[in-house]
Amino acid sequence: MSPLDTVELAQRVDAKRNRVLLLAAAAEAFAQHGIDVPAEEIARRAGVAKGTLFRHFATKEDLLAAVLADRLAALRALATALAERPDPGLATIAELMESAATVLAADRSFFDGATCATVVGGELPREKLALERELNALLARAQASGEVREDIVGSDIAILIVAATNTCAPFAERAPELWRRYLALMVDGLRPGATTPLPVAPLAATPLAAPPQSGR
Amino acid sequence: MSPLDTVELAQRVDAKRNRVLLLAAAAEAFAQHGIDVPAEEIARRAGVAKGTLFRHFATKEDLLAAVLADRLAALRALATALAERPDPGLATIAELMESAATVLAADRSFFDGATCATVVGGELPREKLALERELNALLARAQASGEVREDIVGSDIAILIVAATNTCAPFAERAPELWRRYLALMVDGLRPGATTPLPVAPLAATPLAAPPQSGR
DNA sequence: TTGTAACCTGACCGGCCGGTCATATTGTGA
DNA sequence: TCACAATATGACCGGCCGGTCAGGTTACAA
Repeated sequence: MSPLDTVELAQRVDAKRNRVLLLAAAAEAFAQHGIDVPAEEIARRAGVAKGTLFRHFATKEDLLAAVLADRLAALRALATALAERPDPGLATIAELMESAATVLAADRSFFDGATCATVVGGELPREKLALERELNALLARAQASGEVREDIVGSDIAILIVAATNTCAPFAERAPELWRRYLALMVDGLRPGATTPLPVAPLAATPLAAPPQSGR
Repeated sequence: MSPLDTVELAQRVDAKRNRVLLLAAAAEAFAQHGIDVPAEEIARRAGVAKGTLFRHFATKEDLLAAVLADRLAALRALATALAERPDPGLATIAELMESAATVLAADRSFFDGATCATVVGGELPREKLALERELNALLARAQASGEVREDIVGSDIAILIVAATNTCAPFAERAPELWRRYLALMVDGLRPGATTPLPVAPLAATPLAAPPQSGR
């Protein structure tokens, strides 16, 4: 009914279907081969021509951003579920980190240099922010239990997960679960007591550059 | 005098000089722009033509391996110096990690995906092994002090350093020293006591594929 | 000084890849 | 059923880059 909806509705059914196919194919291809997988390979997997891909996504990076946004949404759902547990403590944080790391370790699109940090476009920035908020909420509850040091924030958790999985990615063949070793070590670093004061401020949330709606 | 030496000596002086210039230029270029810097850019910085580069290094990757081997040698010297301290403890390990991380954070050639992990060639594998041995020695002394948990080895230290610097590299502009935050957190995880048993074996040292001398 | 092999040069090759566009096809409203 | 606009297609373009090579240059031994 609203103008924005009708814009979407104007899409033909085959176009809508191809968009979905492209997203699925891209998710798979990026996960397996990293962001350098040729655009044509993605189109091939989706069963369409390269031109169709660029009709739906102006840029390969736009496509990647859309895929990453989906992935982050899934991780956010995970955080939300854990935040609803009765009494989250360090074990809950560890569980979150382990689950998230399992996802990242199986998805090369999170590896490959800056990737998620640098890529922007579409829903990605919003999704990042939403995930960070969810992590902050969960972390606050865990800290209230006294089992988690007070001087960390949600983005720290995210960075530690990425640190463990990305660093171990090159050894994935020789030791596919190596990241668990360092994740465990980092979790130990999250305990309160015998704590080195953290020397630098955490990464501040990037405010959304261009608010989607003029209101608010 | 020995045959091997004379092979080296057969090099003309200009060739020797160019090799040095190329290594220096490559070190700088890789550090600034990462491993994707064009070979021609490196040659330009060295003041030679691209053909000369490929005369000295069969492959761009060979050149990278040579540069990385030099870097690792420097890090090894650092570890050796610290291992000679009277009573190394956790503080010494932390100092090593901080110094090494400072080097890595300023050198993009360590970032960029697998890099150091995947690249082989020339002296690199030997240098890796030598560094790991040195780290093991230093770590053993630190563990004897009782300030460092017993279940870690030298390669763990190396991986943690890389984890902190590489993960923070994408944010280098916004927060150039962010890696210090996570390094501190990881050092806290190295303390004994209240320790999660590490769930996976550490990365085993890769035995040298082709021993340089047939003897031994 | 001179002959020569080592060395340097930079134009060139081939492959790859993101993105475009003229043309063919197809869904859809009338 | 028809007409048209939305969509799909894939050949093509331009740029980049690692690596090669024929020919010019230079260090060095004699």
